[in-house]
Amino acid sequence: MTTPEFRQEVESIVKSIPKGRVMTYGQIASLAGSPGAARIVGGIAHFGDPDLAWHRVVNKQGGLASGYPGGRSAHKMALEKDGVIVSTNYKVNVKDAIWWPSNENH
DNA sequence: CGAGTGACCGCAA
DNA sequence: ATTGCGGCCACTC
Repeated sequence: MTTPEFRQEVESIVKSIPKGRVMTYGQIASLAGSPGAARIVGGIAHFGDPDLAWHRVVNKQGGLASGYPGGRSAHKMALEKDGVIVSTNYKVNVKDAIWWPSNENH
């Protein structure tokens, strides 16, 4: 079976993202066991379970994804609806909104 | 079944 | 500061 544990890990991590916080693709990929497979996270995000909060996932720059259904505006609205502050340029404050499980106290 | 693509990241010049 | 390239795994056609 070659269980795609990578995707399972990614989904589990995305489900573990608390409300009002966001994570980066690279961080999720690293936690999933493959640092550098950030692209895969994006690929899973596009065809993964819609029940997950992919809108809480942003890139390392804190910028919103470009392939989000509805565009960045919908993504921005979804984040603000969760309590995440998004800049006018569709970017979240990496120093305040990004959630780091290994260093959440920053 | 085979090949290509993808919502990214990091480094080098 | 910007631009260009390679790399990873899973999913779709």
